[in-house]
Amino acid sequence: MEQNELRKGPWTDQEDMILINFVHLFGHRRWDYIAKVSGLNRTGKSCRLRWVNYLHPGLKRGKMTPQEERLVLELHAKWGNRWSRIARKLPGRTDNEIKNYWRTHIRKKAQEKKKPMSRTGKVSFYDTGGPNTAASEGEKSQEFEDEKGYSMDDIWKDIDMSEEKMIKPLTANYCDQDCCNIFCHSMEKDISWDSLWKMEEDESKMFLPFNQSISYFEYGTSYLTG
DNA sequence: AAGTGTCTCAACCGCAGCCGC
DNA sequence: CGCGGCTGCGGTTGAGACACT
Repeated sequence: MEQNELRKGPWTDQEDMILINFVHLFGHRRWDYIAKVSGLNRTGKSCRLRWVNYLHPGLKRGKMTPQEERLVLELHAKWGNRWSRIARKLPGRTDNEIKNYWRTHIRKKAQEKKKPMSRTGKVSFYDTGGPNTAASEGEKSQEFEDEKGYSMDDIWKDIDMSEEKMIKPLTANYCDQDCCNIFCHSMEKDISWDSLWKMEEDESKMFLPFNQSISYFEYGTSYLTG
């Protein structure tokens, strides 16, 4: 009877399914409520994190593209460790993902880059927390453009194009990966996420009994289990 | 093949800001 | 206006995967 004991650690497939279902019903802004009514014994924070970083259907998976990497570099130079803000400029990427990416890939590059720089006494902005401590922004941007021959205009063009490509066939892309059948089905039927979130308004009417929720999700289990 | 080191990424924690009462 | 609850953000951790010896 330890029902009140909060669960921690990795999420199970079943928990994922339950969470998706409840987010579907109540929207993605009422985490505490979802945590309570879902019976997951997780905190609202935990539910939100799981959704945002893993279950959200718009998420891209896999390696960062060179364009994304450049954008991360440029935005980090501009904003510092404002990961969520940076993430908003990279559709399908989460703040957590970018944060991790920065720590691993970029830091690694920084170390490599640092070696020759240490001889010149120049400080790499990779090592900084961003604009406050880094070299002047102009210098950094110039550094990128000189080094890569790739301007921010080019980057934004790429992003615009990739967004166009990405957003429209998103369902297809997403379905190619081990993705959520349910949401793909929803999207195929032109149900946008905005409209799903608006379902919140009718939440009280739409509350499904738990058993019904599960059976609904048996339909789309494969994407979660792989 | 086994042991060890390194890397990756999901998840947790603490804090700050926002909002309703 | 102050308080309490909730959400979101950034930093950190740790388990599992992978690479190397």
